[in-house]
Amino acid sequence: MNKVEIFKALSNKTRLQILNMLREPDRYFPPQQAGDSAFGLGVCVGHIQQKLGLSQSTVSEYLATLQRAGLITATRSGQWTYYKRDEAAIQRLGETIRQEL
Amino acid sequence: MNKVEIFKALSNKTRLQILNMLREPDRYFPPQQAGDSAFGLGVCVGHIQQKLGLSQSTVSEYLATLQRAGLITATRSGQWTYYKRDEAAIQRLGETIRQEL
DNA sequence: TTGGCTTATCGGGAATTTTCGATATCTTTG
DNA sequence: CAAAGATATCGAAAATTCCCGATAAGCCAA
Repeated sequence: MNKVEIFKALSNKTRLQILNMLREPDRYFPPQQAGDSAFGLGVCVGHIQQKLGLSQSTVSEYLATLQRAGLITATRSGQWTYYKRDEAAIQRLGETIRQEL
Repeated sequence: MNKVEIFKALSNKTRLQILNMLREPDRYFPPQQAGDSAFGLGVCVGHIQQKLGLSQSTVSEYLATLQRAGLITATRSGQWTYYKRDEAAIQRLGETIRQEL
């Protein structure tokens, strides 16, 4: 757990917004393709991009940043990459702040 | 609580180091002047600077950044400014991450 | 009030981040 | 295999952060 990397990832309004939207996919995103019933795998990049209104490259980069920090995970399925929160990692971060920051 | 501001303050190795040293003042710093028995008021800027080996202006700025984020508090006493952790704010941050991030 | 500390603020060069458009890569489909 | 769609990566301009030295401001002692 690289704290500086994690806090850098979190120190951007849009990236916080992504994390927040990923908490309730069915509230923020339209239903997705077949295989992935509901949002079990997460949300695909295109949906996140549409919601944010930023360029595709920027959103892809933001997701990569959050992933490198270990806050979200990526699953490739077909031509889509689905991202979802790593709840355990987020809980650990909260705990770490309370105990070791 | 401005999350982006807080995470920006935390996304720097030196500033994390300051927070960490302020957890155990008597471990990291030499005893201080009269009035402030032990480190009740916190630690003065000069001691923090010496320990870090960075310029006075940089350390002063870092402390201001942490203070603006609400993570530490400042108390002026004579010609010294003592900084100490705001433990309650740090606990709240950990809790916020676990529940609303 | 003058001089000596301690801390804060200013101005700036170097490094990093932000965000984009263009392009490359990967996957599916015809 | 070629075309099309989704995502990743590259290159770059603008904005921000990092960290410094110089200087200002606050406080105390002589």
